[in-house]
Amino acid sequence: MKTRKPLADQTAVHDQVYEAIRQALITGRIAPGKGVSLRSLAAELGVSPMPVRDAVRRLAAERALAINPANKRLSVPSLSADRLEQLSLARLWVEPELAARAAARADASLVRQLQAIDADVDEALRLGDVDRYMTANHAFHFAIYERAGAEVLEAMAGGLWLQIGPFMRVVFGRVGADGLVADRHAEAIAALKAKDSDGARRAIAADLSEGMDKMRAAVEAIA
Amino acid sequence: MKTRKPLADQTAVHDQVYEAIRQALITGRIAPGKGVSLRSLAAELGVSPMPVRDAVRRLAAERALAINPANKRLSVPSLSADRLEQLSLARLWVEPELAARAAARADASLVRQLQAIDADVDEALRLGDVDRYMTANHAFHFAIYERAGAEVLEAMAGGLWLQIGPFMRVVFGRVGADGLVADRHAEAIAALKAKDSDGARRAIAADLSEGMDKMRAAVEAIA
DNA sequence: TCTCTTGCATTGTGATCGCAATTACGCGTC
DNA sequence: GACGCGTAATTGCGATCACAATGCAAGAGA
Repeated sequence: MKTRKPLADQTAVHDQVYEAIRQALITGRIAPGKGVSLRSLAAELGVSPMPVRDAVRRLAAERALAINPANKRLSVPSLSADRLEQLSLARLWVEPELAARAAARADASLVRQLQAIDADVDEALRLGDVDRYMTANHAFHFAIYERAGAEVLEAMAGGLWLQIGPFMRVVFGRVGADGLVADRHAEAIAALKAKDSDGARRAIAADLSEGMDKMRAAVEAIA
Repeated sequence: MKTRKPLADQTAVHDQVYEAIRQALITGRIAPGKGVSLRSLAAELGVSPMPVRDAVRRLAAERALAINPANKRLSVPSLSADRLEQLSLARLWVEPELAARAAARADASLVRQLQAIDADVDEALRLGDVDRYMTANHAFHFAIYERAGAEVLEAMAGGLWLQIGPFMRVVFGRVGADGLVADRHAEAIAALKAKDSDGARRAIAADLSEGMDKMRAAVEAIA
């Protein structure tokens, strides 16, 4: 296969691959525990194994993919109760902090954007479209976090979502999307609108708390 | 150059390269802002550019190396006041938490190990051996954190050190090693010995706090 | 002397190949 | 029918090559 790339290209192939796998993980399209291989991913995406290797290294560094130290073989890490507890704790620290910072910098256009995304979230819930819900929910949170203007903390939050993502889908599969979400999003939007940092912090903390509690229950049920 | 590798090897080359660069960064042997290249690193380490690429991707994912999005060229990120503030905050959350967990699981052998490392830290300070101090101080903290048995949080802490490491050396170069350290290590050891989680948390928090304050002052002085 | 241009060296990226090791599979035997 | 063993296929790793793009520096022109 001769894929010539005479491109004055914007985005490198390995970045596209990274993003593709990342999306697949965040929305849980790849099941936890499932093994993957460089060549299989490469074939699936129609590229050579090389950029896949690069992307996979990044994801492994972010602990979104696990590498069996004996085999050197790849798999999507499964979520133990212990891991979940640590990830919950970390999320409950960073994400409310980001929300609080975002509140201080919020404006009308952000509020409008969030309302639009939240409408999409609700629509996805109504339709029971899990893929769409996962994507929209992620978009909602990170539209807020991005506004915080805190690069380092935002990256931490991104890493944590990446690690939890694959498992959220499993939980949804069990409890069904509708039962899962009490609407803290509206609360968060209101706080941002009022530039109420503490309110935003509480709203996001509550949102996460509830979600993680349900995940904990699901994990225990499975184990 | 034909470097044949007929290995039934334990550690892959790219891991060794990763560890080499990581150590260089943590101990600050590579100056912040300095540009590096795959081929130069490869030549320096006597390997092909390939495993260096892998290692660099990992480090970039951990934000220990920056990639200029236009150039795609590598550099050691320089530390802005803003970045430092976020990293301080994050460290002040994770590391005391790890210390508290470690205290609950501490035993006599850990205490002995820490005393030995701390003696090395003091020795390095006495001799003014910056490299040795950086290494020993890192070893001290992570001997504790490792004991916490919290994989995820420990990895977070590791990533944060990696991001701050290059700059600590700069600070040392300015203020001199001796003026920098009030000895909170002894305090931490005592708390661990007594399995006093809160005490360990406070000791580590104080240790970090002081260190980061001095770094903040140094950053402002430079800028 | 300054500036612009041209040419060369260096850089990251991706493809392809070979190697060693592990895994998977099928055949033969009990 | 079940178990072992040997072969084939798959996998990750590393080297090398080709290529486009960028950076750098030297030289030409004003």
